[in-house]
Amino acid sequence: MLPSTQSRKDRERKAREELIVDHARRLLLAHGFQGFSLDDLARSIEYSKGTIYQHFESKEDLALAVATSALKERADLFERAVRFQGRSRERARAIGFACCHFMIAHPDFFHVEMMMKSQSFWEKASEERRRSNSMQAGRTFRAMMEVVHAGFESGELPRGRLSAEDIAVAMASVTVGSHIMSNVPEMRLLAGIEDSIRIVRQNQDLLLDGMGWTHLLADYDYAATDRRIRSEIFPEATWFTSP
Amino acid sequence: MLPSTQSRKDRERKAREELIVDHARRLLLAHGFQGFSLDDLARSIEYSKGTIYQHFESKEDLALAVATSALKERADLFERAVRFQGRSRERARAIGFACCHFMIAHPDFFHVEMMMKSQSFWEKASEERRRSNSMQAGRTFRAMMEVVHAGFESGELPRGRLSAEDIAVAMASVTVGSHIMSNVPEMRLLAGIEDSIRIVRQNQDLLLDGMGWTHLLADYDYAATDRRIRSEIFPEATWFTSP
DNA sequence: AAAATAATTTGACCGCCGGTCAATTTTCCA
DNA sequence: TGGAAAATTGACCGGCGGTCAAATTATTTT
Repeated sequence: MLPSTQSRKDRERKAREELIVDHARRLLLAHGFQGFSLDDLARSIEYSKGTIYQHFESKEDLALAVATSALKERADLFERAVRFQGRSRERARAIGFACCHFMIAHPDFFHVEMMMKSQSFWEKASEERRRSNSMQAGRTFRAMMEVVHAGFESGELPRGRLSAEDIAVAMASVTVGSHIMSNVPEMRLLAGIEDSIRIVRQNQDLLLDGMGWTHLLADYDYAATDRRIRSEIFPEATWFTSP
Repeated sequence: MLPSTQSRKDRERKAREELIVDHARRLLLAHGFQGFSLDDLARSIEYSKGTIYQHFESKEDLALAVATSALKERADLFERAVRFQGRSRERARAIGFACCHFMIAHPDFFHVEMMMKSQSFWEKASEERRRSNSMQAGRTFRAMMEVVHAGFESGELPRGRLSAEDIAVAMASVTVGSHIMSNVPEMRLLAGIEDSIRIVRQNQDLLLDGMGWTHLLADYDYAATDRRIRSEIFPEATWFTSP
Protein backbone atom coordinates (compact mmCIF):
# COMPACT_ATOMS: atom_id res chain seq x y z
CA MET A 1 0.00 0.00 0.00
CA LEU A 2 1.37 3.32 -1.01
CA PRO A 3 1.70 6.00 1.61
CA SER A 4 -0.11 8.37 -0.70
CA THR A 5 -3.13 6.10 -0.60
CA GLN A 6 -3.09 6.04 3.18
CA SER A 7 -2.77 9.76 3.41
CA ARG A 8 -5.54 10.30 0.89
CA LYS A 9 -7.79 8.10 3.01
CA ASP A 10 -6.75 9.98 6.07
CA ARG A 11 -7.57 13.23 4.36
CA GLU A 12 -10.93 11.92 3.25
CA ARG A 13 -11.69 10.68 6.73
CA LYS A 14 -10.74 13.99 8.26
CA ALA A 15 -12.78 15.90 5.70
CA ARG A 16 -15.83 13.83 6.46
CA GLU A 17 -15.37 14.24 10.17
CA GLU A 18 -15.35 17.97 9.62
CA LEU A 19 -18.44 17.67 7.47
CA ILE A 20 -20.22 15.81 10.26
CA VAL A 21 -19.12 18.27 12.93
CA ASP A 22 -20.19 21.23 10.81
CA HIS A 23 -23.66 19.85 10.20
CA ALA A 24 -23.93 18.68 13.79
CA ARG A 25 -23.12 22.18 15.01
CA ARG A 26 -25.85 23.65 12.86
CA LEU A 27 -28.46 21.15 14.02
CA LEU A 28 -27.31 21.34 17.63
CA LEU A 29 -27.66 25.10 17.69
CA ALA A 30 -30.98 24.99 15.88
CA HIS A 31 -32.68 22.34 18.01
CA GLY A 32 -30.63 21.87 21.16
CA PHE A 33 -29.01 18.65 22.29
CA GLN A 34 -32.21 16.79 22.94
CA GLY A 35 -33.96 18.16 19.90
CA PHE A 36 -31.40 17.16 17.34
CA SER A 37 -31.51 13.59 16.07
CA LEU A 38 -28.79 11.49 14.51
CA ASP A 39 -31.19 10.36 11.82
CA ASP A 40 -31.66 13.98 10.78
CA LEU A 41 -27.90 14.46 10.86
CA ALA A 42 -27.37 11.33 8.74
CA ARG A 43 -29.87 12.62 6.19
CA SER A 44 -28.24 16.03 6.24
CA ILE A 45 -24.73 14.76 5.56
CA GLU A 46 -25.99 12.10 3.13
CA TYR A 47 -24.31 9.27 4.96
CA SER A 48 -25.93 6.61 7.09
CA LYS A 49 -26.10 6.66 10.85
CA GLY A 50 -23.67 3.78 11.05
CA THR A 51 -21.02 5.87 9.37
CA ILE A 52 -21.41 8.58 11.98
CA TYR A 53 -20.61 5.97 14.58
CA GLN A 54 -17.35 5.21 12.83
CA HIS A 55 -16.21 8.66 13.86
CA PHE A 56 -17.98 9.22 17.17
CA GLU A 57 -18.79 6.73 19.83
CA SER A 58 -21.93 8.45 21.09
CA LYS A 59 -24.12 11.46 20.62
CA GLU A 60 -22.33 13.08 23.53
CA ASP A 61 -18.97 12.38 21.94
CA LEU A 62 -20.15 14.20 18.84
CA ALA A 63 -21.49 17.14 20.82
CA LEU A 64 -18.18 17.35 22.66
CA ALA A 65 -16.37 17.50 19.32
CA VAL A 66 -18.60 20.39 18.29
CA ALA A 67 -17.94 22.15 21.57
CA THR A 68 -14.22 21.59 21.31
CA SER A 69 -14.03 22.99 17.81
CA ALA A 70 -15.65 26.16 19.10
CA LEU A 71 -13.44 26.21 22.17
CA LYS A 72 -10.45 26.05 19.87
CA GLU A 73 -11.72 29.13 18.09
CA ARG A 74 -12.02 30.89 21.41
CA ALA A 75 -8.54 29.82 22.42
CA ASP A 76 -7.26 31.29 19.15
CA LEU A 77 -8.99 34.56 19.95
CA PHE A 78 -7.52 34.57 23.45
CA GLU A 79 -4.02 34.03 22.18
CA ARG A 80 -4.43 36.86 19.72
CA ALA A 81 -5.76 39.03 22.52
CA VAL A 82 -2.82 38.53 24.85
CA ARG A 83 -0.49 39.59 22.06
CA PHE A 84 -1.91 43.11 22.33
CA GLN A 85 0.89 45.58 22.99
CA GLY A 86 -0.04 47.61 26.02
CA ARG A 87 -0.48 47.68 29.75
CA SER A 88 -1.56 44.49 31.48
CA ARG A 89 -5.06 45.74 32.13
CA GLU A 90 -5.44 46.64 28.50
CA ARG A 91 -4.46 43.13 27.61
CA ALA A 92 -6.98 41.76 30.11
CA ARG A 93 -9.49 44.02 28.41
CA ALA A 94 -8.52 42.52 25.07
CA ILE A 95 -9.38 39.08 26.45
CA GLY A 96 -12.75 40.41 27.53
CA PHE A 97 -13.13 41.74 24.03
CA ALA A 98 -12.30 38.29 22.65
CA CYS A 99 -15.04 36.72 24.78
CA CYS A 100 -17.58 39.21 23.54
CA HIS A 101 -16.43 38.76 19.98
CA PHE A 102 -16.99 35.03 20.36
CA MET A 103 -20.42 35.64 21.85
CA ILE A 104 -21.39 37.72 18.88
CA ALA A 105 -19.89 35.39 16.33
CA HIS A 106 -21.62 32.37 17.89
CA PRO A 107 -24.87 33.43 19.47
CA ASP A 108 -26.69 30.52 21.12
CA PHE A 109 -23.45 28.66 21.44
CA PHE A 110 -23.21 28.98 25.17
CA HIS A 111 -26.22 26.68 25.41
CA VAL A 112 -24.02 23.88 24.18
CA GLU A 113 -21.27 24.75 26.60
CA MET A 114 -23.69 24.96 29.50
CA MET A 115 -25.00 21.52 28.80
CA MET A 116 -21.52 20.11 28.87
CA LYS A 117 -20.88 21.59 32.26
CA SER A 118 -24.11 20.38 33.72
CA GLN A 119 -24.75 16.86 32.59
CA SER A 120 -23.10 13.50 32.71
CA PHE A 121 -21.54 14.27 29.42
CA TRP A 122 -17.97 13.48 29.94
CA GLU A 123 -18.33 9.88 30.89
CA LYS A 124 -20.11 9.16 27.62
CA ALA A 125 -17.46 10.85 25.49
CA SER A 126 -14.26 9.23 24.32
CA GLU A 127 -11.06 9.65 26.23
CA GLU A 128 -9.35 11.22 23.24
CA ARG A 129 -12.00 13.90 22.75
CA ARG A 130 -11.98 14.68 26.43
CA ARG A 131 -8.25 15.27 26.26
CA SER A 132 -8.65 17.36 23.15
CA ASN A 133 -11.17 19.54 24.95
CA SER A 134 -8.90 19.86 27.96
CA MET A 135 -6.12 20.99 25.67
CA GLN A 136 -8.14 23.89 24.34
CA ALA A 137 -9.42 24.77 27.79
CA GLY A 138 -5.82 24.85 28.93
CA ARG A 139 -4.93 27.27 26.16
CA THR A 140 -7.59 29.74 27.24
CA PHE A 141 -6.55 29.42 30.85
CA ARG A 142 -2.90 29.94 30.05
CA ALA A 143 -3.72 33.04 28.04
CA MET A 144 -5.44 34.54 31.05
CA MET A 145 -2.64 33.50 33.36
CA GLU A 146 -0.09 35.20 31.13
CA VAL A 147 -1.89 38.51 31.46
CA VAL A 148 -2.32 38.09 35.21
CA HIS A 149 1.39 37.45 35.64
CA ALA A 150 2.14 40.46 33.49
CA GLY A 151 -0.06 42.45 35.85
CA PHE A 152 1.79 41.15 38.90
CA GLU A 153 5.21 41.79 37.41
CA SER A 154 4.42 45.32 36.33
CA GLY A 155 2.86 46.08 39.68
CA GLU A 156 -0.33 47.17 37.95
CA LEU A 157 -2.18 44.31 39.59
CA PRO A 158 -1.50 44.30 43.34
CA ARG A 159 -0.40 41.01 44.81
CA GLY A 160 -2.89 40.55 47.57
CA ARG A 161 -4.86 37.69 49.06
CA LEU A 162 -5.52 36.25 45.63
CA SER A 163 -3.33 33.89 43.69
CA ALA A 164 -2.88 34.29 39.95
CA GLU A 165 -5.14 31.27 39.49
CA ASP A 166 -7.85 32.82 41.64
CA ILE A 167 -7.79 35.91 39.50
CA ALA A 168 -8.02 33.98 36.27
CA VAL A 169 -10.94 32.03 37.67
CA ALA A 170 -12.61 35.27 38.71
CA MET A 171 -12.24 36.70 35.20
CA ALA A 172 -13.71 33.58 33.67
CA SER A 173 -16.49 33.44 36.24
CA VAL A 174 -17.72 36.96 35.82
CA THR A 175 -17.74 36.59 32.05
CA VAL A 176 -19.60 33.31 32.01
CA GLY A 177 -22.03 34.40 34.69
CA SER A 178 -22.78 37.71 33.00
CA HIS A 179 -23.24 35.99 29.70
CA ILE A 180 -25.77 33.62 31.18
CA MET A 181 -27.68 36.01 33.36
CA SER A 182 -27.95 38.72 30.73
CA ASN A 183 -29.53 36.21 28.37
CA VAL A 184 -32.07 34.72 30.74
CA PRO A 185 -35.42 36.12 29.52
CA GLU A 186 -36.62 36.44 33.09
CA MET A 187 -33.64 38.57 34.03
CA ARG A 188 -33.83 40.66 30.88
CA LEU A 189 -37.38 41.51 31.78
CA LEU A 190 -36.79 42.18 35.47
CA ALA A 191 -33.70 44.28 34.88
CA GLY A 192 -34.64 45.80 31.55
CA ILE A 193 -31.57 44.41 29.81
CA GLU A 194 -31.31 45.20 26.13
CA ASP A 195 -27.62 44.85 25.38
CA SER A 196 -26.02 41.71 26.80
CA ILE A 197 -22.58 42.71 25.67
CA ARG A 198 -22.73 45.93 27.63
CA ILE A 199 -23.58 43.96 30.78
CA VAL A 200 -20.73 41.53 30.27
CA ARG A 201 -18.13 44.23 29.69
CA GLN A 202 -19.44 46.33 32.54
CA ASN A 203 -19.17 43.45 34.96
CA GLN A 204 -15.69 42.57 33.75
CA ASP A 205 -14.66 46.16 34.43
CA LEU A 206 -16.21 46.05 37.89
CA LEU A 207 -14.29 42.93 38.76
CA LEU A 208 -10.93 44.18 37.52
CA ASP A 209 -11.52 47.44 39.37
CA GLY A 210 -12.28 45.40 42.46
CA MET A 211 -8.88 43.76 42.19
CA GLY A 212 -7.31 47.20 42.02
CA TRP A 213 -5.91 46.45 38.58
CA THR A 214 -4.65 49.81 37.32
CA HIS A 215 -5.75 51.80 35.63
CA LEU A 216 -9.18 51.75 37.19
CA LEU A 217 -12.00 52.57 34.86
CA ALA A 218 -12.58 55.86 36.65
CA ASP A 219 -8.96 56.93 36.19
CA TYR A 220 -8.52 56.24 32.54
CA ASP A 221 -10.41 56.52 29.29
CA TYR A 222 -10.27 53.17 27.56
CA ALA A 223 -12.00 54.35 24.39
CA ALA A 224 -8.70 54.67 22.55
CA THR A 225 -7.57 51.29 23.86
CA ASP A 226 -10.78 49.71 22.61
CA ARG A 227 -10.29 51.21 19.19
CA ARG A 228 -6.74 49.88 19.09
CA ILE A 229 -7.84 46.42 20.25
CA ARG A 230 -10.36 46.34 17.52
CA SER A 231 -8.19 47.57 14.72
CA GLU A 232 -5.00 45.76 15.71
CA ILE A 233 -6.30 42.47 17.08
CA PHE A 234 -9.83 41.91 15.83
CA PRO A 235 -10.15 43.78 12.57
CA GLU A 236 -12.96 41.45 11.54
CA ALA A 237 -15.18 42.53 14.44
CA THR A 238 -17.96 44.61 13.03
CA TRP A 239 -20.17 44.76 16.08
CA PHE A 240 -18.06 46.78 18.39
CA THR A 241 -18.80 50.31 19.49
CA SER A 242 -16.92 51.82 22.37
CA PRO A 243 -19.31 52.83 25.16
CA MET B 1 -71.28 17.41 47.23
CA LEU B 2 -70.15 18.63 50.59
CA PRO B 3 -67.44 21.28 50.67
CA SER B 4 -65.51 19.12 53.13
CA THR B 5 -65.31 16.41 50.49
CA GLN B 6 -63.99 18.87 47.93
CA SER B 7 -61.37 20.23 50.26
CA ARG B 8 -60.32 16.76 51.31
CA LYS B 9 -59.81 15.90 47.66
CA ASP B 10 -57.91 19.09 47.14
CA ARG B 11 -55.69 18.27 50.06
CA GLU B 12 -55.09 14.77 48.75
CA ARG B 13 -54.30 16.12 45.33
CA LYS B 14 -51.85 18.63 46.73
CA ALA B 15 -50.24 16.01 48.92
CA ARG B 16 -49.71 13.74 45.97
CA GLU B 17 -48.30 16.53 43.88
CA GLU B 18 -45.77 17.16 46.63
CA LEU B 19 -45.01 13.46 46.75
CA ILE B 20 -44.35 13.46 43.03
CA VAL B 21 -42.18 16.58 43.16
CA ASP B 22 -40.17 15.22 46.08
CA HIS B 23 -39.42 11.95 44.36
CA ALA B 24 -38.80 13.72 41.06
CA ARG B 25 -36.25 15.98 42.72
CA ARG B 26 -34.40 13.00 44.12
CA LEU B 27 -34.31 11.19 40.80
CA LEU B 28 -33.50 14.34 38.87
CA LEU B 29 -30.51 15.11 41.06
CA ALA B 30 -29.37 11.51 41.01
CA HIS B 31 -29.55 10.92 37.27
CA GLY B 32 -29.92 14.28 35.56
CA PHE B 33 -32.79 15.34 33.37
CA GLN B 34 -32.09 12.92 30.56
CA GLY B 35 -31.20 10.09 32.89
CA PHE B 36 -34.33 10.09 34.95
CA SER B 37 -37.35 8.29 33.51
CA LEU B 38 -41.02 8.77 34.24
CA ASP B 39 -41.46 5.01 34.48
CA ASP B 40 -38.93 4.95 37.30
CA LEU B 41 -40.70 7.86 38.94
CA ALA B 42 -44.06 6.11 38.60
CA ARG B 43 -42.64 3.00 40.24
CA SER B 44 -41.05 5.10 42.95
CA ILE B 45 -44.25 6.90 43.91
CA GLU B 46 -46.36 3.77 43.43
CA TYR B 47 -48.74 5.42 41.00
CA SER B 48 -48.98 4.89 37.28
CA LYS B 49 -47.44 7.15 34.69
CA GLY B 50 -50.86 8.34 33.61
CA THR B 51 -51.49 9.76 37.06
CA ILE B 52 -48.31 11.81 36.87
CA TYR B 53 -49.72 13.38 33.73
CA GLN B 54 -52.80 14.48 35.62
CA HIS B 55 -50.53 16.82 37.52
CA PHE B 56 -47.88 17.75 34.97
CA GLU B 57 -48.27 18.21 31.29
CA SER B 58 -44.77 17.13 30.35
CA LYS B 59 -41.45 16.01 31.79
CA GLU B 60 -40.24 19.58 31.44
CA ASP B 61 -43.25 20.86 33.34
CA LEU B 62 -42.38 18.52 36.19
CA ALA B 63 -38.73 19.54 36.17
CA LEU B 64 -39.80 23.16 36.26
CA ALA B 65 -41.95 22.44 39.30
CA VAL B 66 -38.92 20.90 41.00
CA ALA B 67 -36.81 23.90 40.10
CA THR B 68 -39.43 26.35 41.28
CA SER B 69 -39.79 24.65 44.64
CA ALA B 70 -36.06 25.10 45.14
CA LEU B 71 -36.16 28.66 43.86
CA LYS B 72 -38.83 29.39 46.44
CA GLU B 73 -36.47 28.15 49.12
CA ARG B 74 -33.80 30.46 47.83
CA ALA B 75 -36.19 33.38 47.72
CA ASP B 76 -37.04 32.67 51.36
CA LEU B 77 -33.36 32.73 52.23
CA PHE B 78 -32.89 36.02 50.34
CA GLU B 79 -35.76 37.66 52.16
CA ARG B 80 -34.33 36.54 55.46
CA ALA B 81 -30.94 37.89 54.41
CA VAL B 82 -32.15 41.39 53.56
CA ARG B 83 -33.72 41.63 57.02
CA PHE B 84 -30.22 41.67 58.49
CA GLN B 85 -29.75 44.78 60.61
CA GLY B 86 -26.64 46.50 59.44
CA ARG B 87 -24.96 48.53 56.74
CA SER B 88 -26.05 48.00 53.18
CA ARG B 89 -22.90 46.15 52.23
CA GLU B 90 -23.34 43.84 55.17
CA ARG B 91 -26.82 43.09 53.93
CA ALA B 92 -25.46 42.44 50.44
CA ARG B 93 -23.00 40.13 52.09
CA ALA B 94 -25.87 38.36 53.83
CA ILE B 95 -27.42 37.69 50.42
CA GLY B 96 -24.14 36.24 49.26
CA PHE B 97 -24.20 34.10 52.37
CA ALA B 98 -27.72 32.97 51.47
CA CYS B 99 -26.54 31.87 48.03
CA CYS B 100 -23.70 29.87 49.51
CA HIS B 101 -26.00 28.39 52.10
CA PHE B 102 -28.29 27.24 49.33
CA MET B 103 -25.34 25.81 47.41
CA ILE B 104 -24.33 23.77 50.41
CA ALA B 105 -27.85 22.68 51.26
CA HIS B 106 -28.50 21.59 47.69
CA PRO B 107 -25.30 20.46 46.07
CA ASP B 108 -25.81 19.38 42.45
CA PHE B 109 -28.92 21.49 42.24
CA PHE B 110 -27.43 24.09 39.96
CA HIS B 111 -27.33 21.43 37.24
CA VAL B 112 -31.10 21.56 37.15
CA GLU B 113 -31.14 25.34 37.05
CA MET B 114 -28.54 25.42 34.28
CA MET B 115 -30.59 23.14 32.12
CA MET B 116 -33.59 25.38 32.49
CA LYS B 117 -31.62 28.35 31.31
CA SER B 118 -30.12 26.59 28.37
CA GLN B 119 -32.74 24.50 26.68
CA SER B 120 -36.12 24.89 25.12
CA PHE B 121 -37.65 24.14 28.43
CA TRP B 122 -40.09 26.90 28.88
CA GLU B 123 -42.19 26.29 25.84
CA LYS B 124 -42.88 22.75 26.99
CA ALA B 125 -43.93 23.79 30.48
CA SER B 126 -47.38 24.97 31.46
CA GLU B 127 -48.20 28.66 31.57
CA GLU B 128 -49.12 28.43 35.22
CA ARG B 129 -45.84 26.88 36.28
CA ARG B 130 -43.92 29.41 34.25
CA ARG B 131 -45.67 32.19 36.09
CA SER B 132 -45.05 30.49 39.39
CA ASN B 133 -41.35 30.34 38.59
CA SER B 134 -41.28 33.97 37.54
CA MET B 135 -42.89 34.89 40.84
CA GLN B 136 -40.08 33.31 42.82
CA ALA B 137 -37.44 34.77 40.54
CA GLY B 138 -39.01 38.15 41.10
CA ARG B 139 -38.76 37.72 44.85
CA THR B 140 -35.03 37.05 44.68
CA PHE B 141 -34.52 40.01 42.37
CA ARG B 142 -36.54 42.34 44.58
CA ALA B 143 -34.52 41.28 47.60
CA MET B 144 -31.32 42.27 45.83
CA MET B 145 -32.84 45.52 44.62
CA GLU B 146 -33.85 46.44 48.15
CA VAL B 147 -30.28 46.18 49.33
CA VAL B 148 -28.97 48.10 46.33
CA HIS B 149 -31.39 50.94 46.98
CA ALA B 150 -30.39 50.92 50.64
CA GLY B 151 -26.83 51.30 49.41
CA PHE B 152 -27.72 54.24 47.19
CA GLU B 153 -29.75 55.99 49.86
CA SER B 154 -27.10 55.63 52.53
CA GLY B 155 -24.42 56.79 50.13
CA GLU B 156 -22.42 53.66 50.84
CA LEU B 157 -22.88 52.58 47.24
CA PRO B 158 -21.90 55.41 44.89
CA ARG B 159 -24.40 56.28 42.21
CA GLY B 160 -22.33 56.05 39.11
CA ARG B 161 -22.75 54.79 35.59
CA LEU B 162 -24.68 51.79 36.81
CA SER B 163 -28.38 51.58 37.48
CA ALA B 164 -29.72 49.68 40.46
CA GLU B 165 -30.82 46.93 38.09
CA ASP B 166 -27.34 46.69 36.57
CA ILE B 167 -25.87 46.21 40.01
CA ALA B 168 -28.37 43.52 40.96
CA VAL B 169 -27.60 41.72 37.70
CA ALA B 170 -23.89 41.99 38.41
CA MET B 171 -24.33 40.46 41.85
CA ALA B 172 -26.35 37.60 40.42
CA SER B 173 -23.92 37.12 37.54
CA VAL B 174 -20.77 36.87 39.58
CA THR B 175 -22.42 34.42 41.94
CA VAL B 176 -23.79 32.16 39.24
CA GLY B 177 -20.61 32.33 37.20
CA SER B 178 -18.37 31.59 40.15
CA HIS B 179 -20.57 28.73 41.19
CA ILE B 180 -20.34 27.19 37.76
CA MET B 181 -16.69 27.77 37.07
CA SER B 182 -15.51 26.64 40.47
CA ASN B 183 -17.31 23.35 39.95
CA VAL B 184 -16.09 22.57 36.46
CA PRO B 185 -13.61 19.72 36.96
CA GLU B 186 -11.37 21.15 34.26
CA MET B 187 -11.16 24.48 36.03
CA ARG B 188 -10.67 22.91 39.45
CA LEU B 189 -7.70 21.10 38.04
CA LEU B 190 -6.19 24.02 36.14
CA ALA B 191 -6.62 26.47 38.98
CA GLY B 192 -6.20 24.09 41.87
CA ILE B 193 -9.59 24.88 43.34
CA GLU B 194 -10.50 22.98 46.46
CA ASP B 195 -13.13 25.13 48.11
CA SER B 196 -15.85 26.38 45.75
CA ILE B 197 -17.50 28.45 48.43
CA ARG B 198 -14.31 30.40 49.01
CA ILE B 199 -14.13 31.24 45.30
CA VAL B 200 -17.74 32.38 45.17
CA ARG B 201 -17.45 34.63 48.21
CA GLN B 202 -14.11 35.99 47.08
CA ASN B 203 -15.50 36.98 43.71
CA GLN B 204 -18.58 38.53 45.25
CA ASP B 205 -16.27 40.64 47.41
CA LEU B 206 -14.20 41.65 44.40
CA LEU B 207 -17.28 42.79 42.53
CA LEU B 208 -18.72 44.81 45.40
CA ASP B 209 -15.30 46.38 45.94
CA GLY B 210 -15.26 47.23 42.25
CA MET B 211 -18.50 49.13 42.66
CA GLY B 212 -16.94 51.08 45.50
CA TRP B 213 -19.52 49.75 47.90
CA THR B 214 -18.24 50.77 51.36
CA HIS B 215 -16.76 49.43 53.37
CA LEU B 216 -14.28 47.88 51.01
CA LEU B 217 -12.92 44.54 52.08
CA ALA B 218 -9.51 46.11 52.70
CA ASP B 219 -10.95 48.76 55.02
CA TYR B 220 -13.07 46.61 57.25
CA ASP B 221 -12.97 43.27 58.97
CA TYR B 222 -16.14 41.41 58.12
CA ALA B 223 -15.45 38.46 60.41
CA ALA B 224 -17.75 39.84 63.09
CA THR B 225 -20.41 40.58 60.49
CA ASP B 226 -20.19 37.04 59.20
CA ARG B 227 -20.63 35.66 62.67
CA ARG B 228 -23.68 37.85 63.19
CA ILE B 229 -25.16 36.87 59.82
CA ARG B 230 -24.77 33.29 60.73
CA SER B 231 -26.12 33.45 64.24
CA GLU B 232 -28.92 35.94 63.58
CA ILE B 233 -30.08 34.98 60.11
CA PHE B 234 -28.95 31.46 59.33
CA PRO B 235 -28.58 29.67 62.66
CA GLU B 236 -29.07 26.35 60.87
CA ALA B 237 -25.96 26.83 58.74
CA THR B 238 -23.36 24.43 59.99
CA TRP B 239 -20.87 24.75 57.17
CA PHE B 240 -19.75 28.28 57.58
CA THR B 241 -16.33 29.33 58.77
CA SER B 242 -15.22 32.91 58.44
CA PRO B 243 -12.12 33.18 56.26
C1' DA C 1 -78.93 -1.52 49.66
C1' DA C 2 -78.49 -1.61 45.00
C1' DA C 3 -78.11 0.50 40.77
C1' DA C 4 -76.53 4.23 38.04
C1' DT C 5 -73.41 7.64 37.18
C1' DA C 6 -69.29 10.26 37.62
C1' DA C 7 -64.42 10.58 38.61
C1' DT C 8 -60.11 8.51 38.85
C1' DT C 9 -56.48 5.29 37.84
C1' DT C 10 -54.25 2.21 34.98
C1' DG C 11 -50.86 0.09 31.75
C1' DA C 12 -50.82 -1.48 27.04
C1' DC C 13 -49.70 0.93 23.26
C1' DC C 14 -47.59 4.57 19.87
C1' DG C 15 -43.92 6.96 17.50
C1' DC C 16 -39.34 8.30 18.01
C1' DC C 17 -34.59 8.04 19.29
C1' DG C 18 -29.73 6.46 20.25
C1' DG C 19 -27.18 2.67 19.19
C1' DT C 20 -25.89 -2.10 16.82
C1' DC C 21 -24.47 -5.26 13.37
C1' DA C 22 -25.28 -8.71 9.60
C1' DA C 23 -25.58 -7.97 4.94
C1' DT C 24 -24.27 -5.39 1.07
C1' DT C 25 -21.40 -2.44 -1.69
C1' DT C 26 -17.06 -0.42 -2.78
C1' DT C 27 -12.05 -0.36 -2.87
C1' DC C 28 -7.86 -2.37 -3.52
C1' DC C 29 -4.12 -5.25 -5.12
C1' DA C 30 -2.38 -9.81 -7.00
C1' DT D 1 -10.26 -9.40 -13.62
C1' DG D 2 -11.19 -11.97 -9.39
C1' DG D 3 -11.51 -12.20 -4.79
C1' DA D 4 -10.20 -10.50 -0.27
C1' DA D 5 -10.47 -6.56 2.70
C1' DA D 6 -12.50 -2.37 3.99
C1' DA D 7 -16.27 0.65 4.20
C1' DT D 8 -21.20 1.62 4.14
C1' DT D 9 -25.77 0.71 4.94
C1' DG D 10 -30.42 0.59 7.08
C1' DA D 11 -33.40 -2.76 9.30
C1' DC D 12 -33.68 -3.65 13.84
C1' DC D 13 -33.53 -3.33 19.20
C1' DG D 14 -34.69 -1.67 23.83
C1' DG D 15 -36.20 2.20 26.17
C1' DC D 16 -38.15 6.64 26.31
C1' DG D 17 -42.02 10.42 26.74
C1' DG D 18 -46.64 10.66 26.03
C1' DT D 19 -51.79 8.92 25.12
C1' DC D 20 -56.20 7.00 25.93
C1' DA D 21 -59.74 3.26 26.02
C1' DA D 22 -60.78 0.27 29.51
C1' DA D 23 -61.05 -0.88 34.31
C1' DT D 24 -61.59 0.49 38.83
C1' DT D 25 -63.15 3.31 42.56
C1' DA D 26 -66.04 6.92 44.56
C1' DT D 27 -70.32 9.30 44.71
C1' DT D 28 -75.13 10.06 43.98
C1' DT D 29 -79.73 8.50 43.05
C1' DT D 30 -83.55 5.53 43.61
